[in-house]
Amino acid sequence: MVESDHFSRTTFAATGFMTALPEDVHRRLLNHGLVRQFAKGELIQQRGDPGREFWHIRSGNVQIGRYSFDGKLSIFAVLGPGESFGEQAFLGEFPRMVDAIAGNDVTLVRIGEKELQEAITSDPRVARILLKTMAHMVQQAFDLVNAGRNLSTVERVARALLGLCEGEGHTVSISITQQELADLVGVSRVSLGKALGKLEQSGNIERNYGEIVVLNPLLSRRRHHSPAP
Amino acid sequence: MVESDHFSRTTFAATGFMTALPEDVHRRLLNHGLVRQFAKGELIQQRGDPGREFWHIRSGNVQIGRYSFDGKLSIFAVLGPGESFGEQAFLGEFPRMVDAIAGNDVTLVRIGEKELQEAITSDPRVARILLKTMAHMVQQAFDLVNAGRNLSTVERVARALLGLCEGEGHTVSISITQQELADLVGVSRVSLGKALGKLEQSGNIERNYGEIVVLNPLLSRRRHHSPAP
DNA sequence: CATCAAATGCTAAGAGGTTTACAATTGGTT
DNA sequence: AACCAATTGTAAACCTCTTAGCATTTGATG
Repeated sequence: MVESDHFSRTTFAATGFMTALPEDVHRRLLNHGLVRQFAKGELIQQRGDPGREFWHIRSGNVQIGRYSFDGKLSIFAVLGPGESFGEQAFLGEFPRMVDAIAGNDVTLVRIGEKELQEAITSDPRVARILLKTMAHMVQQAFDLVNAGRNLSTVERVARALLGLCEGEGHTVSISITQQELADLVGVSRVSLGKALGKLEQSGNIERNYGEIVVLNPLLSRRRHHSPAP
Repeated sequence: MVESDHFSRTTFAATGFMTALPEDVHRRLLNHGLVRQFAKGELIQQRGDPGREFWHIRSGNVQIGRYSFDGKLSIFAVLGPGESFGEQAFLGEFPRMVDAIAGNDVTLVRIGEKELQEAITSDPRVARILLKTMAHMVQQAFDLVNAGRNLSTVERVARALLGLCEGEGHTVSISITQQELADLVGVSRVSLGKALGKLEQSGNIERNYGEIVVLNPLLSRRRHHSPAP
């Protein structure tokens, strides 16, 4: 009955492995990195790409997901500053398995596969930390599958919102369109609208143009950990 | 447009990491292991357990999933001989996050956390292989989320069946009840029944008591890799 | 300030899944 | 052979989501 809440607070992806690294390794990786900017909406990496470098987010946020063949987007995670993505392709030795889109204007640090390989071989702790991070990702993915099967849309929307406001403050404003949130939750915009309506009526959120205000994230978060039987 | 199909053929979980290990490491782990039997339906590990050993399947199959608080079971994977489970808790340093149930009478080899830790530190290739395996698991989990959002029930049932007959032969008989398959796909038994009916009508399967016969797994598998636009 | 594209609110029709209930079948057991 | 529990087949009511369409609001731009 207890949900996984060990690591990251983002919607998914425990990709805080960079911050968990030993100081010197962390610095070395970032120092060798190339800083690069992407404009809102730009495609940072595409499914099928052979590339194996990975990215550290300095500012902005990045949507991780997949465009299906008919153009529909399914977002698995929204990553923020300090988090990283793209290690999977290197570690798994396969091409990119997800698309990454700039959620707004972002500044990234590009880290080459050689540097990561070096970090892994130079310090055994690095592999250990990576393994730990990946284990968390797998569990969060299970949570996601489970949520999709067992929770109502309203509950899933609530979860997604709580994941997006990183646990802070009494009132958090999230800058996101309803379409984006719908893609993240995995429902149509109409259904999302209804769900948001209910959450608003029960006093948990407020809807504005391109923005959603979450009123008591801490309270709601706690409530959601022990659902009524 | 290409699905992940690099590693395992089971419904999920690329947990073939044992077979990918160097010969000597593989043998050493299994030699130190304690052999143990479980009867059909027995609970091998339970969510929340603090244990950190892991299990190698010698014969039979094991269902990996979660019982929700209201008693519903959601199966994420069905693992078979040669595969393993339970490493996650050790690697992630958290309690068990899933339940494991004996799908039929199974023989397992129990491997202690010390042995695994030893294997990791003794040979750098082990960590590398683990990382690769975990990366594959994450991607398969994404596939699962994506399938739940974008595919019809019939398609998901077809996938699950193909995953269960490990790619072999012209005709594979799967020993599974409709309820179990429904738990695996994440739908009700009624919906599963309808889906099976359609698959039967189109000549892909035959339904028997406690068994489903998949007629041309190889053909269907290929067809499913390049869906029509 | 006028205009326009993006975003939101809303409705109605349709499809598909769930629940509940009950009948029919199967395979093992006494 | 008779019986029983497990499994499967089916039907109907109900509910939720999707699609498609259109009106309205908002914020930016010229």
